[in-house]
Amino acid sequence: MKSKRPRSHDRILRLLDAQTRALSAQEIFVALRERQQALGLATIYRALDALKLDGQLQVRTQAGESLYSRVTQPDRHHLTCLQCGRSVPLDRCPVRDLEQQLQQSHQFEVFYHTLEFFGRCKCCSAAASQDCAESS
Amino acid sequence: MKSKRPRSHDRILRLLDAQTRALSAQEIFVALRERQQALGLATIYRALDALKLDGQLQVRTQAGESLYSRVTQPDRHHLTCLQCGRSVPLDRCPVRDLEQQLQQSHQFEVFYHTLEFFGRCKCCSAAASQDCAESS
DNA sequence: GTTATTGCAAACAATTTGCACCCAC
DNA sequence: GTGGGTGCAAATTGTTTGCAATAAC
Repeated sequence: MKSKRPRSHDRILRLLDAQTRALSAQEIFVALRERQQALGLATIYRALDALKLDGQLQVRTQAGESLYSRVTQPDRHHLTCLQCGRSVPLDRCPVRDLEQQLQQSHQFEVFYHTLEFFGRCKCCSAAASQDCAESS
Repeated sequence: MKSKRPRSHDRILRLLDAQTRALSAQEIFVALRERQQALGLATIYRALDALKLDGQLQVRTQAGESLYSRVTQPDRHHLTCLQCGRSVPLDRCPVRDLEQQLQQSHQFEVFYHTLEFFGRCKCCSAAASQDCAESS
């Protein structure tokens, strides 16, 4: 048996598998088109929604748009500067243990979690942010 | 000296201070109008943005809209069901300590953090979600 | 042939922006 | 009167929906 899922699901999952960072729906749209696997935006949103419901994708919201990544490649946690918007990924996840407990205590099947710290980076704290207001 | 900040900031901060949960911009709009302190939506968004940058408000994104609350009343963390959308607040914050370390190690001034767990609640896991697809 | 999937375009909703007005200093 | 703060309406942007065309079985 090959795949039972719709073509859109396959294309998106394969694309995200090859990714090291989370992508927005629009980025997925462009990336698929470049791969000669173009899908309509509506289809992409529908597929993302289904895959998310299915626990296969995780979502993080940044600057008004949703970023999707595979649950098998847990998105790292970030320190996000409210001023310049730059975000630094962390390497260690401090809540993996807690996640276990929660599954028990709340009888809640945890697919993934998000953890993000917001504040001001060294650069923005020091200066008035001039020299750091651009990069992502 | 009374207040140096614009009227909008005061009204919004006072409103949020009296709140036990995070509000969306639209909810703030309605609530202020009921208090005879109406502000235009644009003004509200501008004020929220400034207060956020200032580290006085924290933001959590849920179902496509931003929810704002005061940093002095830390928003609790949640277990959010991807299927029915219902979210259960947790009582304990497991990363307060980590936050301290990060401030040191990354020289990053942390204003607040968000932590959220996504998955499927008992109800939705059991049934096909019929009897639980409504409440928030 | 019937059903699920897709694309397009229109609809939506949250948020942002342009600009004129207004109020405080 | 000058400048920040505000409101309104228009514009933008991410996302969703209706529906007809298409592909899968």
